[in-house]
Amino acid sequence: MTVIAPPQGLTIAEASERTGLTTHTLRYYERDGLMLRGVGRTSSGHRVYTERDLTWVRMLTRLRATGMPIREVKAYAALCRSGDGNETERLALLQNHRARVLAQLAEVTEHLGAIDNKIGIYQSALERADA
Amino acid sequence: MTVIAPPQGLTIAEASERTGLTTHTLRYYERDGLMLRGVGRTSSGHRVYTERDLTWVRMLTRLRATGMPIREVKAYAALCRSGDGNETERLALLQNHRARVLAQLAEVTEHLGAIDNKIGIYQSALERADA
DNA sequence: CTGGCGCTTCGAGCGCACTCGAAGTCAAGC
DNA sequence: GCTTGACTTCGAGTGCGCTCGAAGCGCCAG
Repeated sequence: MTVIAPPQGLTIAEASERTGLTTHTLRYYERDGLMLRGVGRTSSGHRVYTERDLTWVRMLTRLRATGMPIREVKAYAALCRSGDGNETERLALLQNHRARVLAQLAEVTEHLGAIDNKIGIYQSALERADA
Repeated sequence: MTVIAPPQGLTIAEASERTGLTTHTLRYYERDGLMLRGVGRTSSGHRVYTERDLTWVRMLTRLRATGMPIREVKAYAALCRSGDGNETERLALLQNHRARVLAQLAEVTEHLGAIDNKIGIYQSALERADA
């Protein structure tokens, strides 16, 4: 009935539970080359997620949640995968992303200010109507 | 050659220039019911944008830029269109949106902090390598 | 009066990021 | 040994927000 969690590893269902991603999405990410290395398998072919895998998935989730496109996450994964010696490139990629996120935050904050004004206008109009 | 800007109005090309949206997008927004009221036409059927139209488009752009889905912008437009008396609903819609944007900003900021840590790690690793 | 541009409508197509369904396999419980 | 159910792969489908192309019309310059 229950699929055995293989020694030292988690099933895809457990990985899903811990990362908040669906099993479909976890498989999709692996398929698409976003994982650091292919996820391990049991003898019967079932995926085995290690803590390292989950740590990477969480990093990946942060990059995605801040708006990094899949293709760029893939590029970052490729850099990490190819081992030592390209830390400068990885740093550049992350700094680049950071700059874009900051710009985006500033833009959204500015637009939000204007929306807040609008909210204020409706509020005082309604207060005046009450009085 | 140049299309006459009709008296008291702007051509779609001028509206495009002033809003930063493409003419395709401006037409799409109108088609999709995002405009407050249908944009006016010349006798030959060309669109005529007024300052009021542009003001609305700018509001619309702010809503979109802060992540409001098209269908919700449409709902907001519908409320505004149906005249006075539903200010409470409009306010609720905007406040709802505001809350989501704030949550989103907080989330992105948190993820960005973690990414910053990663950047810091790469930086100190590279500094140590230099030394 | 003709060439060409910028507009018109309509509908199809695209990129992104999933999301889902079908068909099959495998280990465990009864 | 048969059922069950979580897993496997593969490929197709979805939703969003544009984005683009085709075909046609009207106005003005030459």
